Amino acid sequence: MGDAVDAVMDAWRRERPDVDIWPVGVVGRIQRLARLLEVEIQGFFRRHGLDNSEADVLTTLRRSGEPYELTPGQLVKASMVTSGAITKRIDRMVTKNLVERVPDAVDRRTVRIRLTPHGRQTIDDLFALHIANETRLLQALDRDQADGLADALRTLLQSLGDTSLT
Amino acid sequence: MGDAVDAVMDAWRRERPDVDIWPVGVVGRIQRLARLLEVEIQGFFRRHGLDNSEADVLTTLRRSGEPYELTPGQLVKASMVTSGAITKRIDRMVTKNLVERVPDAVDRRTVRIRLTPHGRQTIDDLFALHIANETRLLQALDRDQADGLADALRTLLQSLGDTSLT
DNA sequence: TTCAAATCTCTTCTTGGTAAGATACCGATA
DNA sequence: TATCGGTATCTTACCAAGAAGAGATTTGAA
Repeated sequence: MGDAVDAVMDAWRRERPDVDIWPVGVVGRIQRLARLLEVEIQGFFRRHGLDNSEADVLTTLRRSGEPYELTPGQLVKASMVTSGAITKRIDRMVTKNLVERVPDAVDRRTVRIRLTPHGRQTIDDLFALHIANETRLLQALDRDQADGLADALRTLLQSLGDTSLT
Repeated sequence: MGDAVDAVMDAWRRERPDVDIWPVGVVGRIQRLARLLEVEIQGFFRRHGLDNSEADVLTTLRRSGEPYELTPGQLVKASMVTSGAITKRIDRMVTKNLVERVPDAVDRRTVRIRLTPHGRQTIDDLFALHIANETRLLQALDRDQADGLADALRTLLQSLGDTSLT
């Protein structure tokens, strides 16, 4: 028994035997997995009063280290969404007291987005649980399989130029 | 040098050495790859006058075989979006003459969504090019690596219950 | 001084989710 | 056979989020 993508590939082999559809086995699975994982992870954060977009900003700020502040531009690069989307995320998170806007002393075009104590507390409380949840989602792989998978995915990401967050 | 996810993992090891963040190496990469691939594939279809959501419906109908029609409910299951979203996709595609709504003779609750000749022509013209584009995106992997990657992803999908489109 | 580039924000548009609604089918019961 | 309640299926109305692109301000260099 295969997965949903095997069914898709079987259908294509029947309908378009002239085309070798092997890439679907990789691209289709990455897309379906991303969707399923997102739903699961979203559910996790929802149960703790956050959503994915907020968790994304909180984790990015937190792992940047003291003093837990980045510019909107840096958040854009880390998040893969547009600058307008980041502005709105920050607006929402300011009203929830998760982050604050701090004027930059040097360059008045920029703002620094800083974790509030409440934001810091929130993500620090949740982080280990979040990783445990991801571990659960990957249960089906042993450590070697996971490492091999990560290596192949890294190769792909590098080939597509995804080498830096800055 | 590594990829963007390696940078994320290094940051976490510095900030939260108490947590083993190995799952990030898999989950984070799947998410970033899905995003990058989606942008690329979207660009491909845009250049040919379609978008991803339309291509999704067209390919699903096409690979279902003669007479190239499915119910909205079947499209929902194949697409991983909600029924409301499918209704709107179909509305848009009807105005573009890509599909048509055909009443079901047996069950009047359902509608059959059928490829128009123009829709059939469109996807048949584009399919081989689309696969060639995906092949290009996976250039960095040789065939054995791609097979191994697909196997690991299948294992994950199956463990998450993604075994059927119906 | 002046002008191009950088940076963030704002406005508009598109898309999808959610939840309720409308219609049709089905099965049990009298 | 007729009807009633439950279920299935699609559509609609409203809302939230992001994309696209213009706009405002500031910087920096010729």
